[in-house]
Parts: sequence; C-alpha cells; structure tokens
Amino acid sequence: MQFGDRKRFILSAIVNSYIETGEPVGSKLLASITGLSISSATIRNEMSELAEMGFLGQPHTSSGRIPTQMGYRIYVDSLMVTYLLTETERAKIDSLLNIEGADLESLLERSGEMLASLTGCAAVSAAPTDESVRVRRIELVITGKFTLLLVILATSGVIKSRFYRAEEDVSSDMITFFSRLVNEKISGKSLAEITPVLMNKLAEGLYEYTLTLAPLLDIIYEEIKLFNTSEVFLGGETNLLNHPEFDSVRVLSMIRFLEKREELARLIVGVQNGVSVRIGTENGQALMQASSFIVAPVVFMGHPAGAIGIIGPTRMNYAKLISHIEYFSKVLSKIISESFFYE
Amino acid sequence: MQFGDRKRFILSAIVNSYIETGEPVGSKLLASITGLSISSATIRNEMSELAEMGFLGQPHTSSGRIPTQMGYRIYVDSLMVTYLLTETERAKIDSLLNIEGADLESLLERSGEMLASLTGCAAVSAAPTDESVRVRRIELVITGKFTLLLVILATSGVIKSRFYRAEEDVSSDMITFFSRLVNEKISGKSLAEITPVLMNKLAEGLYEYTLTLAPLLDIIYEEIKLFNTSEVFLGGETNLLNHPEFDSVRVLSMIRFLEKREELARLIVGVQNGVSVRIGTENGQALMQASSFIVAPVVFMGHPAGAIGIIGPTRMNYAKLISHIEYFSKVLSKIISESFFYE
DNA sequence: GTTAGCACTCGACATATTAGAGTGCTAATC
DNA sequence: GATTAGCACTCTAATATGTCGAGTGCTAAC
Repeated sequence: MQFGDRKRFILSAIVNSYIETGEPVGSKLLASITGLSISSATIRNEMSELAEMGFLGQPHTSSGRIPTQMGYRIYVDSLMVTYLLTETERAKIDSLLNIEGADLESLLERSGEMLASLTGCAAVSAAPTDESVRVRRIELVITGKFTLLLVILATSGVIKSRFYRAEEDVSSDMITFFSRLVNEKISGKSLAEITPVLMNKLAEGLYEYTLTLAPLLDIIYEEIKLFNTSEVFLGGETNLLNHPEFDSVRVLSMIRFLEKREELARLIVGVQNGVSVRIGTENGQALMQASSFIVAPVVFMGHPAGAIGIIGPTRMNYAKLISHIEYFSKVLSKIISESFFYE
Repeated sequence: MQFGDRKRFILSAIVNSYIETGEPVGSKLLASITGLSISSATIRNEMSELAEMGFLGQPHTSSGRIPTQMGYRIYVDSLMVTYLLTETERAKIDSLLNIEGADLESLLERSGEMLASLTGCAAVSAAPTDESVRVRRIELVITGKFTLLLVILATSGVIKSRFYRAEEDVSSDMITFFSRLVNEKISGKSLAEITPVLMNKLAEGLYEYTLTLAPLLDIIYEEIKLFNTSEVFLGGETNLLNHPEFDSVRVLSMIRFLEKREELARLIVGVQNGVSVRIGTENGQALMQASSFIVAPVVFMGHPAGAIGIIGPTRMNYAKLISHIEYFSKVLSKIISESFFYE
C-alpha cells in the first residue's frame, strides 16, 4: 500500500474539515467538498486504506473518519499549508506585546496571558534555567528604620525582590558598606560559583555589622538559588472550557496537572530552535492525550531567554496557531533583546 | 403565621442537610434525622408554611424542599451555630500564611491562592484604595549603562517597580541628584497632593539633566497614580468546577465576569468591619445568583489594608467558611502589621 | 482502477413505561 | 386545636422501544 498524492490530498482534506467542523468526515461530504472528481466509493476505499495505515480512526463503526494522532502528525509535518499572518494579525500581536518597564518574568507571564486570549487556548511561558546566568547586581534600599528592600538582578533580566526586617535599626552607612562588600564578591558570578563557602567568607568580612545584617546573607543566597529553578507560568486555563471536546471533569484534571509547576516545566523542557509541536501522547502524559502543545523558544541575543506556548485540543488549527506562535516568539525575543540589553 | 422555635429548628435542619448532601430535603428524611419526635405529616405542614413564608422552595412539585435565598439569609443571620476552628485548622492556616519578604500585593495575592485551596472556592483579595496612602520613598537603581530600575514604595506597603531605559548613559551622580530632588518633593505626600503642577515644578528643577531623565518624571507620575486604582486578585477560579451546581458554561461565564477587575472590585467595595456574607442576588449580579460571597477586611494598624474573601455556590457550609475566613483575615492582618510597621 | 448499488451498523433522537420519592389533603386521633 | 395515618396524585429519573439517517463495506458491473 503506497502513500500517493491522492491519499495525501484526501487525508489533508479530512484533517482540514475535521479541524473546522469537529464532525467526523464521511466519504460523501468529502467527495462534494474536494475539487477532485472522484466518487464517494473511491474515497471510501482510500479512507479505509488510510485507516488501515493508522492515520484515520472511527468513533464508531458507522460514522465518518477522524484523524488519529499519527494522522495529525503527518498532517503537521508534511501536509498542511503554512498560514501567512495578515497585516492586521501582526499588528494585533505587536500591540498586545507593547508592555513597557516590566522585568523578564512579568513580561513572560503577561505575554502568556496575551497569547492565551489571542489563541483561545491555555498558555504557558517559562523563564530560562540557564547555567550561564550570572548575578548582575544586588541592591539594598532602606524602606524604614528596620526594614530593607533587597533587589537582586540577574543577567537574564530576571529580578527578585524581597523585604527584610532587621533586629536593630539600619543606617545608610551600614547599607553602603554591606552593599559594596556583597557586590564585590557576588556581582558577575555565575550561580555555580556562589557557594555556601563563598557566603561564609563574606560573613567573615562583615565583622562589624555581622549581628544585624548576617541573616541577609542567607536570604541573598536563597534568592540567588531561585534563579536556577525555572519559573513557569500558566494562563488562560479556563479557555479550555470553551472547547467542546473537553468536559469540565477533564478540564479540571488537566488544570490540576498543569498547576504542578514541575510537571509543566517538564513539558517545556528541551524546547529547541523553532516552533515545536507535540501531539497527544507525544507529551508523554496520559492526561494530555486529547491535547496538543505548541511551543517556541524566546531568545535573547542568541541565548535562550525562555519559552512560550499553548495547550489546546488535538483538534486545533495547527497551521494558524503555529504561525501565530512563531511570530509571537519573534516579537517577544526582539522586545527582550531591546529591553534587557545592558552594556 | 408565626415563626416559632419548631419552625426555626426545622428550617435550620433543612439547610444543614441540604448543605451537606445537596439533595432536596423531604419530610420523611427530616423526621428521621431530627431528634424531634414529630411525624412527617406535621413536618410537612410546617414545611409548607415555611415555603409560604418564602424560606423554602421546591425544584419541582413533588420533590423535597431546598432553602431559598431568604432561607439562607435567616440561617446565616440567626439559625446556624458558630463553628469553632480546631487547633489543627488554625495551625494549617498559620502555616499557609507563613510567607516572608513579600510586598503587600504579592502577599494578598498569595493569600488569596491559599484561601482558595483551603476552602475549595474561588478567592478574591484586594489591596486598599485608601485616600490616606502616601508615597514613602522613591528609589532608583542603576542596572546597566542605560537602564534603571525605578522602585516606588507607598506607606500602605504596596511597592511598584519598573524598568526605565534612558537615551544616554546615566551616571551615579545624576541618579543621586535626581533621587534627592524627587524624594524631597514627593516623599511623604499623599496621592492627592501629587499633581501635574507639582511634577512640572520638579521638571524645572531638573535643568541640568532634564534631557535624559525628564521622561522618568512622567513614569513616576503614572505609577503613583496606580496606587489609587485598587489591585484585585482572583484565584482558584477553577475550584468552582468542582461544585456540581455549576456546569462548565455557567462557570465560564462567571469567570469571564470575575476577570473584569472593575466588576470584581465593585463586589468587594464597601466591605465593613467583620465578616460579611452576601447571598445570591444580594451581590447585585444576575450572574452571581447561584453564588454566595464571604469577605473580611484586612486591617493594618486600624486602617483598612485590603480585603479577602471567597466565592462559592449558595449551597456552601456558611458556618465553617465564615470561621475560616474570619481567622484567615485576623492572621493576615497580624502579619501585615508586623511586616509593614516602619517607624 | 473506478463506480453504482445495496444491505447492514450504529448513534441520535423521540416516545412509552415504570418505579419511587414526595407532596397535599382528608379524616381520624390525642 | 394540634397531630397523625392514610391515600391519591404529581413529577422525575431511569429504562426500554422504535425510528431515522448518515455512513460504511462489499459486490458486481463498467
């Protein structure tokens, strides 16, 4: 049995029709909508062969055909025609992403929300867990007699802030001294270089002020370690309720699954260049069986700066969504490169 | 027709049973579960009177009774017995709220999430929109040759941060000068006092550095104005899917409604001392007809510091949830008072 | 290789049928 | 006068039965 042009055409037409209507596609319907002048009987024969080859399935014996996971796979890989964004669509994305003054994580989080509302799917976004991330700078801001605001900036554009409450009142001299010391030893260092040993050495350098500010060192260490645990954001989960193939029980269990950050992170991990599409069980998750996942990396001057993607039903408009996400990630990469270019 | 003790007892028993099982309550069942030795016929008579008085309704002619909105109201106001939290429950809340180093808004947001997971309802929380809020301090942190991080602290504990990218490189002298000037004129001022006129005066004082840093004044002004628009957080919306009385269409439309921040803010507005309960249409929203809303204020040294509450089906365990929220808000108020006590 | 024709399958939908829970009313009882 | 037993009545939920139509698979003819 060979996979000739006609089979490709028919399979492609079936997937297109099913994506559009959600109804299983029958041979008669197909004969009428395709330009091909072949009878429904011939199409039936072809369909039955496509089914045998594993590209089509049937919800029940006497219903039309729907694509299997394999069917979608071959469709995405070699059958569908690339969708070109219209000028309006590009403009829409440009305007959605017009977010100023945010740090990397907020930017990714809000982009995720935008992407979700744009696509009607759930969206995920993640900040990078990159070994090459370094601490850019540590700042301390006096906010009260006893309270400080600690701000740690990473070269990736991620920024962490935390309040700290000291036991005694803190003077600006103390802060200047502490700040200089800490930045001398830590700024520019990669996460791997910032070890407990280093922090201990720092503590020794504190002699005079040790009592009051020493706990800050622990907090700084903790926060820096957090740069390494990738932040993953989930947004627009409830959009999934709009897709008829997901009932509320299924949506709820999917959401509960996706809310586990580690699971979500595992999904995103290993995203390579360009847009990647994972269909159904390709995600390695029984729960995601009826869902597909489209992700694209966000790059920042050649380095990965995160990823952004969507989760929707396997019956999604792949061509359109892939183009959207591709452009989305491109714009986002550009914005990040412009905003977080420091030197 | 009078509202004697027996009627009160029966109504209360019906509400309790319905809250527990979700099934309409019939006279026989009621006769068997209440300790009262009265027959189902008597109960039927009482129920029919309670129905006439507007406290009970029937899904259909020959089914058991369920409480009406009025029924719930009187139950909450005078029938139910106050629930006392167990030691374990208190400890659970204490540990959930053990969040350190967060600013007020993050704290409220995360508390909302905790409350949602604790109660299985959707949770809302809001930072205060209080006319008495003042700007505590404005800090500028150099994060790169061209980039600054702007941090504005309010007396309420709210903190806003934003990146700023200058046209030319910024020196630390410039920042010191700018920072001193801005803080001299703005710190300690209330939002009402920070007018465009004031900002213009500030801009004049900038003479030397105007070109590079002038746009920052606009940004500062914008951000300060944001202190006045109350931030409202919504969390655990998807918990609503777990309640059988909400189908996914209804949940979706409720979520869409709640996602409109203004609508959500309107719900919370006017929360007074103590826990308040709004049942069904008391919320003034047709969409919330089948939902109840329990809110409690969060106070910070006598001033309102926000509010926190839940949204769930009208058929909720009022006694238990009210106690939980009451304690939750108490603990939260304490934490906030401790963390944001400055002077 | 393609096509018309036809029997067959199966879900979707509509229409009975039944069982059971619960009410409302009446008349007897305390 | 309040309470109760008894009973006819109502309505839902569950189950069974019937019908329609879309779609298939197969065969025989082109």
